[in-house]
Amino acid sequence: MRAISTAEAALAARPRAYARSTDTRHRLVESAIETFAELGYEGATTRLLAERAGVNLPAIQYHFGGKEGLYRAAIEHIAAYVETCMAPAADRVRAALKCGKPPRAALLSLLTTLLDAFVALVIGDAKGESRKRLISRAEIDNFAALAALHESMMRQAIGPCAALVGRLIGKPAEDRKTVIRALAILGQASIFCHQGARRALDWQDFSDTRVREVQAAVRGQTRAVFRAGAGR
Amino acid sequence: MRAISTAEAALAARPRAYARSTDTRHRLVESAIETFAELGYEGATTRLLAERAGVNLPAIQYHFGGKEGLYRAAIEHIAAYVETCMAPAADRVRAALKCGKPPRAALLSLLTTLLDAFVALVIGDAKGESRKRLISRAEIDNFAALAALHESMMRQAIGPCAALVGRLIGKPAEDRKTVIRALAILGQASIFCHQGARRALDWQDFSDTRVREVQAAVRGQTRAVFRAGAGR
DNA sequence: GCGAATATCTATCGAATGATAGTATTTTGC
DNA sequence: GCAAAATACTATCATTCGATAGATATTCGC
Repeated sequence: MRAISTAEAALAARPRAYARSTDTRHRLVESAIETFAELGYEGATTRLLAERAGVNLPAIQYHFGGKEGLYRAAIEHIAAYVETCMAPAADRVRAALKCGKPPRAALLSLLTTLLDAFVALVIGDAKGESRKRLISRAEIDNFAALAALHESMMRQAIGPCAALVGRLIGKPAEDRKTVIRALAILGQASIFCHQGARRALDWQDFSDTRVREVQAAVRGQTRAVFRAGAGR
Repeated sequence: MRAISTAEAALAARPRAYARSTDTRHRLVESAIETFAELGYEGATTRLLAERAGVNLPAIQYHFGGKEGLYRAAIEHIAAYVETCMAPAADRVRAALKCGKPPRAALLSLLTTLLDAFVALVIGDAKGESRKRLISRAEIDNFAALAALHESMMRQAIGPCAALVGRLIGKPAEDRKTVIRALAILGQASIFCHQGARRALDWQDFSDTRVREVQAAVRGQTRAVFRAGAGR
């Protein structure tokens, strides 16, 4: 959709050792996540981004090579967040599947654990409200900058989920049918980051108890899907 | 997010009887759907919108009161499309639930029919590619203009689905748990309109056979969920 | 502490955007 | 066909955007 800025190389070469500098960059990225999430890429003006971060306008140019560089940094920050949230569950899945064939109950347990983490990620805490909205945007706008985020989601959510579903239905993890069903399973959770879902529930935000309610529903339905080795 | 334009009233009062006028408006709306879907609200410039429609720049101002009016018209066009796609299935659900208590098998049949329509809508034909992308955007940007679309989705998809799920699990359609589970069921389908899902499947577009594959998977899993009156 | 490297700030540029003024053209009622 | 309403077009405005120039202040190696 957008070309990669040529300022990228210049930025990568820039030394970034000073303490004050990292603080400025951090504040800029943190507030950029919220502003981009709220207003979108075009809607978030550099002036607003600078103002909300408490820095001056040229700081964006100086530290990130421009608006797109800041956006990229924000996306990468979120990708790291995704890794943090999903890694424990995803790693456990990988470890369990690497050696031997876990029993069906163990596979289901791993899957529900993974789904719990995924639910918490996509509908999670109020602090992550902006993050998940940016993730949603990332699913639509296909900026080059979003590649990192897509990759994280793939490696930590879709991949492990497909691996488990493949074992449960007796097909390779890469099989088309396996991937489709894994996506459908994850979709149960991902729909809750949409506005429409909140409107339907009349939920303005997601408290901890609400997250747990959704987790329980998704868990229950997923267990039902794979109960008798069936689901068609 | 954005205030309602004051040009709206002036536009509503404008006479629009001439034949050529309706043609211009139609071309403008049709191409605006694609352009807004591709570039977002801010990204789609009025010049590009006019050029792609083969009209001149002030036509947007003249016919729709401005850029936002055109956006609103595009959204309403899609809302009508949603109604067209979902109404047959949704109406059948309403009719069946109005009088008496259909047997479990009938409820499941209605639900899978509704889901088939929903899958076709959100991942549907290449012609509707832009439409569904705009729907996705609508789920994130909460423009006032999107109220019409939200309402259509609620009335034709979420509402009927919740009504069926309520009957299947023996709770009121408005019950929180019912709505959560209905959303999770629909989520199985809605995830496929995201870029991440396509990337995972390595699908650039959705052919008819692919749509049917997804429909079959969603149908199968949904039947499994409600098979034994279970799912927790 | 000195001086070079690094970071911040004020002021401003050129380009692009949405909108409009004013005029020409087309369409419809009669 | 003709007048009047409705629509389309050309040229342009005021604003806002992202980016930069150039000067100043800060930081850290030594």
